[in-house]
Amino acid sequence: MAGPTRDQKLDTLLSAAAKVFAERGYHETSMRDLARASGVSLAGVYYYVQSKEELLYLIQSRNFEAVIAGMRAALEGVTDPIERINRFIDNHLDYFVSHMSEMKVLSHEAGALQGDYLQKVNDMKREYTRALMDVLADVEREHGPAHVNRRVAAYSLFGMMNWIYNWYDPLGDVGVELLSQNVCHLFLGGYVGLPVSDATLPRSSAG
Amino acid sequence: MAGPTRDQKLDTLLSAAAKVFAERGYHETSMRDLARASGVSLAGVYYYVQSKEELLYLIQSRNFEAVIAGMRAALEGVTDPIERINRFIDNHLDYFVSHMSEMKVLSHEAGALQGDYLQKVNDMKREYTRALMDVLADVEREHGPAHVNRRVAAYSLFGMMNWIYNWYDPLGDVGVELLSQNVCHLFLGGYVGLPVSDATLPRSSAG
DNA sequence: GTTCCAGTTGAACGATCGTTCGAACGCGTG
DNA sequence: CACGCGTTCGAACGATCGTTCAACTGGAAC
Repeated sequence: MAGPTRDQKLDTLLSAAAKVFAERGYHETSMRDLARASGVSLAGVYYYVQSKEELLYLIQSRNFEAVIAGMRAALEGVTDPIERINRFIDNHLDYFVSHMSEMKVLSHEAGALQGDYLQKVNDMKREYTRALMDVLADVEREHGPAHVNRRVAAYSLFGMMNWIYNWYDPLGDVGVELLSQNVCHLFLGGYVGLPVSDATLPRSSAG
Repeated sequence: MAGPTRDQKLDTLLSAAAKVFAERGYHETSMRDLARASGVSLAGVYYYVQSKEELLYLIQSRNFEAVIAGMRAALEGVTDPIERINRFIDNHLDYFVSHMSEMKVLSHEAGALQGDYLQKVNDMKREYTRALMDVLADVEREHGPAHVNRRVAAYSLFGMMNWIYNWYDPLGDVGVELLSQNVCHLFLGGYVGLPVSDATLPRSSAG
């Protein structure tokens, strides 16, 4: 059997780097730390990556792309605005919880990138934010004017969801399903003002 | 008239440091940057502060103390749980918006401290979180069981509020009052399930 | 005038940083 | 065996980091 592909080794490196970046922070982590964590020499890291910043960029962009792709798939064919929001939140939190290190790096090290790297990630951020704002506009079109400014609502939701790396323990007594249900309740209850019943939260685990 | 007190010069140093830390990040900022920003020599900084980490600790602890003190004062004598939550959120956002740099440093550089410094800030964090959880328990005692897990609700609210340094512009078209009102609406509407009317949001600017 | 001390400084310390480079490796192909 | 090539490495580069220290200032106290 053949050894690991070059792409596979890069993935391994990115995964190890994400874990160390998440624990110690991007700037506190040295390339020597990454070499040690991924089992190659210091110079060996530079065979797969041009710079430390590219390493951070690859972690951020690849995972952000995955989040956006998952969001598009989750929303495809779904017309009910409330259900679209549910799916948006579901997709975000599911991916976040199952890729904690990478998503913490994406959320927390946003300001560490510069130049083209920063711009490309910011473009994705704009696209993703726009997608949420569009769904919120749909909700308002169907359920009347919201009680909360749309932009404030959008960033508050992002705040709720992206803050979880500060407290959430995937192995704790709060499962991902409960977390996602609660965030949906919290956001929809406050945004559309509806006492969101379980019936309006048709979740995969429901029934 | 006498020149500035030693404490005043320390305050100036802390203020300048908070601004630079907020813009560039704690680890990306060098002591030489801080010296330049505060108008003293590199060695001069060390006359007021023992280390770079103590500088960060002083910024975090002093402002956190102020937030907690403001919270205590805002809640004093107020018995209605909904109103207590309103005041909790008000105090947090008011202080956050009017001390953006310091609060970004407090929120974003939480993991940069170590040892005793870290423990002391974590103690404050625990106390502050406990205070919010107690108010949430009061709400549930008065308005029946909540629709959302209390711990998830608490950290979601912190997420909403602490995330604002990523997007909120104090000089933009969304004022602090609107921001605070919206966050109250968003949180209370989702947590207690009430269609929170303006009447139940007795704000200082109301009337 | 002399002493004293809080305040400030330039210059230097050792350590560590991201990155580079030439050499060596393992291995399939002639 | 010899060759080429993708992969890995030890060693070193210059730069920058946080911190220290002896020396200097200027004004109050005697």
